[in-house]
Amino acid sequence: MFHSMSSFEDSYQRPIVSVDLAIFALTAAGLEVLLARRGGAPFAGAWALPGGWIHVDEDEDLEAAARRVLRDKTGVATPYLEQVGVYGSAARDPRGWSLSVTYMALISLDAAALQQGGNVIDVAWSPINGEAVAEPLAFDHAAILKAAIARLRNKVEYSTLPVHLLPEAFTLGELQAVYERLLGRSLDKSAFRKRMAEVDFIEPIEGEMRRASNRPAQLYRLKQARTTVFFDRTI
Amino acid sequence: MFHSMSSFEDSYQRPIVSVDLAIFALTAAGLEVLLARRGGAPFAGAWALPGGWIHVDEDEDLEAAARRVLRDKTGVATPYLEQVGVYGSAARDPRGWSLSVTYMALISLDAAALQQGGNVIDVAWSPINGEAVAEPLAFDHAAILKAAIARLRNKVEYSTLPVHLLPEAFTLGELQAVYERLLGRSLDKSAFRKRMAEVDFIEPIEGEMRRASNRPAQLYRLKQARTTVFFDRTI
DNA sequence: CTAAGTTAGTTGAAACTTTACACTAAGGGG
DNA sequence: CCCCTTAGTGTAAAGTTTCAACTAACTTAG
Repeated sequence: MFHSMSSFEDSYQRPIVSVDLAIFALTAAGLEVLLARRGGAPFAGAWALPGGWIHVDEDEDLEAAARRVLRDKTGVATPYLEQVGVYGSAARDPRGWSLSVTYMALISLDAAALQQGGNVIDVAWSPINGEAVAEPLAFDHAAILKAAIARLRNKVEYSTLPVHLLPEAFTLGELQAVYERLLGRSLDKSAFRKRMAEVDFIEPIEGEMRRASNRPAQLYRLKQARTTVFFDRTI
Repeated sequence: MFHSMSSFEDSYQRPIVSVDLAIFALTAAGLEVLLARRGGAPFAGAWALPGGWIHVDEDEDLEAAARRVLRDKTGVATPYLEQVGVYGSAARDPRGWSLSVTYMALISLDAAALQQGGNVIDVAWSPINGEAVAEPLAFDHAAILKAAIARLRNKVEYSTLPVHLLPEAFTLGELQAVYERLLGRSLDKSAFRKRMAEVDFIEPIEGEMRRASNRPAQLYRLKQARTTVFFDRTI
C-alpha cells in the first residue's frame, strides 16, 4: 500500500490489470467452461478465458468488474462467483508486467444466453478433460484454468457448492448426480441424503414434484441464495 | 485480458497495485501480526499491514514481490507464503482505484529480525484479539486482516499449516500446543499423534531430543519444506 | 539412592459414525 | 394389474473417535 519513497508513488510504472473468468456449467457432455476467441493482438485468434480490463470509472470494485464480464458474455446476472486468485508476472503478457484477477462462476446452463461482441470473435463452451481443455489457451490461461478446476473439484468434496450448477428447482437425485459427475465416482444414496439434511441448506418446495414414469421426486430450492455450506468431513 | 476496443488498451486508466502481507507469528502472548506505521500520506502515522508497490523492473512475479516485502521487513527469506486474495475498489485508497494483492506469511519468531526503513517509521508485532488487532488500521486493512485470520484459523482445523509457526526442529508436544493455542481448545494427545502420523509430513531427527526435567521428547522436522498436507476430517 | 514430580508416548474399551445393501413407496407403461 | 424404474428409508456390520488410564524416562529434592 506504500513504498519506499512515497513522493515517487506515481512514477512507479503500474502493471496492466485484467479480470478473467472461468465460467463453468454442466452439459450433457459433462463439465464445460466458457471460452472466448480473441479478435485482436496479442494472441489474436486464440481461445482464452473471457475477461476484460477494470473500468476505473464504471466498476465499483473487483467483484463488480467480474459481474460485468459475466453479464456481457452470458447474460447471467447473479450466479455463484468466487475469487480464485491473482496471477501476475513480467512474462505472462507481451505488453508488459500484467496481472489477472481470476474468478470462477458456476451457472446453470439453461440460464445462459451466450453473447458475442467487443474484441471477441466467438464464444463457446468447451468440455473439460481431466484438468484442461482441448484448445490451447492464450497467455497463462491454461494454468489459471487448471487452478480453477482444481478449486472446483476440491470444493465438491466438502461443500454444497455444486448446487449452483443446477437450476433453481432440483431433486435430491439430480443433486447427487451432479456430485457424482464432478467426483467421477458414485455415492451412497442414504449417506448423501443424510449429509445434505445435516447442513440444512435446501428446502422442499411445497407440493412441487418432478414427475416421470416412476415415483415422483420432491423438488428443492436453496434456502438462502448464494450461500455455500462446508461439511466437516469429506462427502 | 482483453477489452472491447483493443486499440484503446493503453488509454484505459490503470489501477494502483500494491502487495500487502499479513505476517503471523506465535509469541508468548499468543498469535501476533506484524504491523508497520506509515510515514507518509495517505494515513500518515497510522498502522497498516506491511506492503509495497510492485517493482515492474525488479519483481519477476507476484510471489517474488511478496517475498521482497517480507525480506525487507523481517529479514526472513523462505517462510510459508500463501495468497489470501485481492481487494480492489474505487474507494479503498484516496489516491484512486486501487488493488491490494494480499499474502499471509507464517514465520517462526526466532527467525525474524525486524527491519525498518523505507516509508515506515515503526514496525511492531501486535497481538490478535478475536479477529482483529487493537490498533485502527489504514485503508481497508482491518477487513483484509480479518480475512487472513479467518483463513489461518480455518486451515488449522484440517491441515498441517501451523507447523510453519515453529522453528525447524520441534517436538510433537510443541506442535500440539500450537494447534491448541490457535484453536482455543485442548486436543486429545493420542488422536493428535495418530493424525500427524497418518499424513506423514514430519520425520524424527535421529538421536535429537528435547531435554528438560522429565522424559526427553523426540525432535521432528518437516519432511519436505514448505509442504502443507490436508486431513480429510477436521482435527 | 530413592521417592516425587513432570512430561512423553502407548493402549484399549465404550461410544459414536459411516458404509453397504436391502427394503418399502409411488408412479407410468405395457 | 403386473413390471419396471426411481424415490426415499432402515439396519447390521465395519470402522473411527473419544476418554481415560497406563507405562516410560528423565530431573530434582531429600
